Amino acid sequence: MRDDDIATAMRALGHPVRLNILRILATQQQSPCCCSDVTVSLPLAQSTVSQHIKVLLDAGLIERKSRGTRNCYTIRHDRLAELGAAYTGLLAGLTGGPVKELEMDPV
Amino acid sequence: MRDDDIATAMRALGHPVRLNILRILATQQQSPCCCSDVTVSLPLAQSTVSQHIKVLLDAGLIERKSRGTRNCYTIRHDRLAELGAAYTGLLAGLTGGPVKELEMDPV
DNA sequence: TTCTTTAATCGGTACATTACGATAAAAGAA
DNA sequence: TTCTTTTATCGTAATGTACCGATTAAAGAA
Repeated sequence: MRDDDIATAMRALGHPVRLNILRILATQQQSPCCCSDVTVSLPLAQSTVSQHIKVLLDAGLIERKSRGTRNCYTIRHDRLAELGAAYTGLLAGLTGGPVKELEMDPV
Repeated sequence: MRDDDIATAMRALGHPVRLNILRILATQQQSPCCCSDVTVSLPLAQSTVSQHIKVLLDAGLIERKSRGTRNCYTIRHDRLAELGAAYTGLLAGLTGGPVKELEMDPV
């Protein structure tokens, strides 16, 4: 996972509403969960929720499946696990100490 | 760890430059590492680096120690580990399914 | 004291994010 | 066909972020 991808995913998780959206998607895992299902659980406008969903989508943390007239979203556990592994790797590099080969991604 | 704190920490890690700053701090763990030490390793102005450091500081991911005329920064591994635990807890809640009862530790 | 070093902060610019209501497009029902 | 539902997107305003150069304040050296 490149630094840019880690940063993008971290930023996607860097808003309380989006953490809650993930939790809402998780609770309705049996039945397909669409944007309106998420919206009724949050004190936000539909357009705002849709925007937050897009951030999670662009970060690759959730997946969209068109089902009839609605779009259903599911959590991408594989990507969340990947991010966890990347974070663990980051920590390992930081605790390592003396010499750590750091390759700077082009900023 | 509250959602707001998780989000703040995630956002602090949500920029490639700040990931590199953590790595730079880690490589110079023996000798105290100050702002100028970080700046020479990055293609950014001192004021910009200072700003990024402040974000990490406000998120509680690094610590400042005034040493003479310079401010030395060290990684707060405890807080990084806390964030990792919070992330693990988040994942557990998401994979759980219907209703997730979080935290059950009798203190 | 004055001079230098270090780093936070200020002022400014450009762009991104978050929120909203309103609109448009797509799919199913009538 | 028309009507409804659903949701992405548009337009907009307020706020936040990222970067810079310039300035200020603090500490040490001369």
